[in-house]
Amino acid sequence: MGRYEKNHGRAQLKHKMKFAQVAFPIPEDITFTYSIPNHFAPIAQIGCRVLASFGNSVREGVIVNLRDKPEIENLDFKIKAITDCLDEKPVFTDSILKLTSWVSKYYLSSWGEALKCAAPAAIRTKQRQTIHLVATKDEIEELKTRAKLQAQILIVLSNNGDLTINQLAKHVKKPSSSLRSVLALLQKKRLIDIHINFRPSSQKKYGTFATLAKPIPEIKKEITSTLQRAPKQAEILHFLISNYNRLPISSVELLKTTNTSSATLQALKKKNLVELQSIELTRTPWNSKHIEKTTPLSLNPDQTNAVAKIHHAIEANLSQTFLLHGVTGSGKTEVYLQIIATVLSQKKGAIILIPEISLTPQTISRFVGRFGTKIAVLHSRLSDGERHDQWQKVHSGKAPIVIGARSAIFAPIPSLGLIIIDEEHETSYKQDSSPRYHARDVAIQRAKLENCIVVLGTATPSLESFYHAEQGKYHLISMPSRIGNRKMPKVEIIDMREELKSKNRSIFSRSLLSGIMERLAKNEQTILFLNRRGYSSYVFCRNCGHVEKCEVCSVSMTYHFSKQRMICHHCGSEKSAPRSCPSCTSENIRYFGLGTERVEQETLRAFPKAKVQRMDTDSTSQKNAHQTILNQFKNQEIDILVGTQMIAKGLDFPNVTLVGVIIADTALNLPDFRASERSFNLLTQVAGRSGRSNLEGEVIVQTYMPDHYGIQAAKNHDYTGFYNQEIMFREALNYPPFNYAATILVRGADEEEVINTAYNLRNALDLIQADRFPNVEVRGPVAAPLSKIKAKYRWHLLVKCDSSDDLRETIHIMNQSTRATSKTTKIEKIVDIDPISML
DNA sequence: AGCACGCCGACT
DNA sequence: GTCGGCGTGCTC
Repeated sequence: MGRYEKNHGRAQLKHKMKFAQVAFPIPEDITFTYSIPNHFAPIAQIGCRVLASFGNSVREGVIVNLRDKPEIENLDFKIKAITDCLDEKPVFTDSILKLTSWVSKYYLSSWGEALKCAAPAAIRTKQRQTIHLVATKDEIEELKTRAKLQAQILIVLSNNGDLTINQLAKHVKKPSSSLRSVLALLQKKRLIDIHINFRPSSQKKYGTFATLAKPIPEIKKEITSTLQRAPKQAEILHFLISNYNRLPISSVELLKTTNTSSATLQALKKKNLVELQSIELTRTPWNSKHIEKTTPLSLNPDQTNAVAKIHHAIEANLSQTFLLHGVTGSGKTEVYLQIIATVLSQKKGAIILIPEISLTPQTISRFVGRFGTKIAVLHSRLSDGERHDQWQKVHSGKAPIVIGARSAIFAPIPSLGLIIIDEEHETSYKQDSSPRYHARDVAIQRAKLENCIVVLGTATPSLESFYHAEQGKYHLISMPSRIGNRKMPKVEIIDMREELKSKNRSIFSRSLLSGIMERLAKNEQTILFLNRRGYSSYVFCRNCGHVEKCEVCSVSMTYHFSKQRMICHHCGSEKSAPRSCPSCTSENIRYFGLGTERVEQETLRAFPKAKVQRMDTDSTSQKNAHQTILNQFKNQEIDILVGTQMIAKGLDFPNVTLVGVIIADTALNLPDFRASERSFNLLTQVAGRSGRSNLEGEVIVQTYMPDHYGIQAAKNHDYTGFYNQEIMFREALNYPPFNYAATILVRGADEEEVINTAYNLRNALDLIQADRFPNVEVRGPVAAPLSKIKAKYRWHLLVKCDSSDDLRETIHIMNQSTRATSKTTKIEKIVDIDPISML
């Protein structure tokens, strides 16, 4: 008896039902328990994506935990089984699961949402609904008289078989959105079925590759005998023979270089001289043909020191954060390249984050030139197919180096040794939708989890990072000199008030004019920078004071000359440019404030013979415009480049010897505690575009606030001076990095409801503060500086605290206690931990 | 997030 | 009398 029972028991144990806890991308941070059918048991591991019936649809989620029995004993619901397991091998590694879990807790989102961020869209499945006819002919006939659309849909289905909603919409000539309710009705009446199919959002790509089907001597014999009168075929064979060591060769390349057609190749296949095979391709988002291989450059003493320090930390397997503070042109990239090489030699991988705006082919080629196929690139402009392939390349371990924008911080590198955050201070590292994470802070967390090195590189460290370095939390490495001992450009500050006094009403100061003139004479190039697009930033009636404002946003509209229209830079809405005041019909209406379009025009007027090009989002909307302009500039087909932020960062053109900042104080007066920091950063970055070769550089900064410490520090290339001044203000006003902050934005179409909700949140916070967290300080609510965007009013609160945990706990409790109130009234509540913008 | 359930106004 | 608007609450 015992024996049988024992065996039976063992067998049961082996096939014992397993349960999975699944996280879905929903706002609530909870997991759901599903049973795992036996046939999925071997592959349904932690980190696999699964499909499971959730609510009333089948949705994609991630297994975050396995257990032998459901967590809860007294179930008041039936546990469902997983519908499908999408991965044979988990796509989320243990460390990515831990990291995303941390992200969800720190930024108060759900685990599912954080996981969704970590997996690029291209490896996710796409849902496709197909509509299947169930109704009989009689039922359709019966409907014809009273429900025409319903009958029409059923008839279309009976004629065409199963269709997707979009296909159906085309047949009945209605927008697919309008069909949803009708289809739901038909489904309810059981006249149709709606099937949900899942398919991967991108397919594998295959290419044809050719090899020789016979040994070379035999082929050669063939060429001289049977192929005498088939020169094209012989040519292909010759090519294959001379490239024997890299066979199989892509048929595309083969046909292109031999200038033959596929028919010729097919003929060779028929004669059994060439063998064609289909091989899975990895789509490469860069053109490797134009990338030159580079070798490590010799380093200057600063660089040597930086590499040595980081190298040592890597060798010693430490987990440390370095702040690499190197002035513009100090050669940070070469340092990156050499420490990546160190990590590679340790059989480990690296992630390099670069701001989206700087992820240009030039940047990528610098890394590809050194490390070739070991690199994968991940950013938003990849096609689905490219992203899929790049991600697989990382996941499979074929690419130990990842270059990418913010979300690449979640790249599944099997053994991570190094994370580099280039331009650490850049605001684009903060995601502006949930989870609102900062890639730099996620990187530091990831480094803790995976015991690796973080290098934050920048010419203008964020106040937080430099403070942490001062406090000893990060290791500071300075590179105060430019490579080749080039001088920092000379910066001249021009007080535009003085220009006015001297009756100069032009947008150019006399210095800037003569500076440009000099460069034109010497055939050197000039960059003119202004951080605002368009022609005039506002239109004002001198008679009644009316300002043209956007109807759905609280901002004045910008006049765009090329379109001859007024455009709102926040919502993109347009209207015609007024000739007379829309309010009082007076013709005394004036266009004020300037943007890049105006600068371009004034430049052309002042220098009619110069080749001037403007570069901003308006002039680079076409697909390759960005690249084309930069190439022209590089080839010196452009004398003067006028542009916004876009030209402030990372560009490296040796012939640029003058940078003119048209107005430096546009961002200086914004109601944001980081306004000075941002202006200083921007000025320093722009100034860094000048004098990057042996030619000495000059920068002319025009301003109405010449005495502002941000501008003065930029003039003297004095980061420390700026930091010391700014950090004092932060401390006095108790702003980060001296404590932790969060903003809560309340947004909605009804201003009164927005205000009410905001005050309710304040009350809730006050209660929690009084009850548990005396160290929490709540400010507001007040109308946000941008008080209305896209017809939604915006009010916000600021919460500060000396403890990050207490701050987040306070808001977490507030979220729970006020959940109902905010969801009822279409009022959105957006919590931003460690906000970077207060607008 | 989606999606259904449920309760109140304008209509064949 | 019903259709359908949106507020409310749940999803293993």
